[in-house]
Amino acid sequence: MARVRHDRLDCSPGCAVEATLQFIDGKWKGVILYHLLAGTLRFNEIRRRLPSVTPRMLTTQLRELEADGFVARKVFAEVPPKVEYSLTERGRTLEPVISALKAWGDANADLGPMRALNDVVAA
Amino acid sequence: MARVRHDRLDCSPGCAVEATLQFIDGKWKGVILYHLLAGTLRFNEIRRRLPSVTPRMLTTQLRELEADGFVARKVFAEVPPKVEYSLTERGRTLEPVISALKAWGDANADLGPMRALNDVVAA
DNA sequence: CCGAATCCAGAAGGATACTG
DNA sequence: CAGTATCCTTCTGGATTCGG
Repeated sequence: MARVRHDRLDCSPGCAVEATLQFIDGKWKGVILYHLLAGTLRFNEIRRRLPSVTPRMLTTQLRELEADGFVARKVFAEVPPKVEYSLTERGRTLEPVISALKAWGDANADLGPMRALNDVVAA
Repeated sequence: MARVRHDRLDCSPGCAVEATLQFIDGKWKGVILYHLLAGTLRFNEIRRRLPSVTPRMLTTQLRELEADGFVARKVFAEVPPKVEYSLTERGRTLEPVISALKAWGDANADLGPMRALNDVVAA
């Protein structure tokens, strides 16, 4: 998790806002949750959706999401190994939050895809 | 801003989620935005609502919010000095996001107010 | 009253290489 | 395939002090 985990009870009532942020903060948490909303994914399937994430970072982020009870990790005793990640009940309660974040990002695409498009056009 | 500002165009389409998070991330941004949704506030009025924020941090967070176009800063040429902070048009577009964060935090009050209440009861 | 300036510890995040 | 292990860089955020 970003910063120190769950140690801020000193704000109120806006505290709830920060409390929620504590969970989805972390460089890749938001995107991971977003992709898992679409369904169960394996480790490398998530990796493919996050082009520049390192295995180390992906592991830590997933472990934190697991520790917070948002993500379930299922290991299959097979060769080659297989691990599936999916949202828990609790994880799914974040859907409105992720949706709101996604919606705003799309509506205010003053960076990202739009910028990239302009660059291409300008080139 | 938290982390490196606005330099991640390498995820998609979940990118929008992270893009939004970039703006509201930062230790106090969420709460500040939340309180400003209720109306214009002066520097020390915000401070009073964030018991443990240092002036330095409050300043930097406000400056970033200002740079991102969410907050307007109005200086009055008076003695003693007076500075008012309010949301811009753009800042108000974040309302659904903040509301979603607040709603989840309230509904999942497994930390914060609820914990405090339990402690009191148990004592 | 509203900051700015300086200094600093610690955490988050990245590169790279290796393993059951 | 799904991670570990190690090392290292960066940046946030806090303490403190001073100024208009």
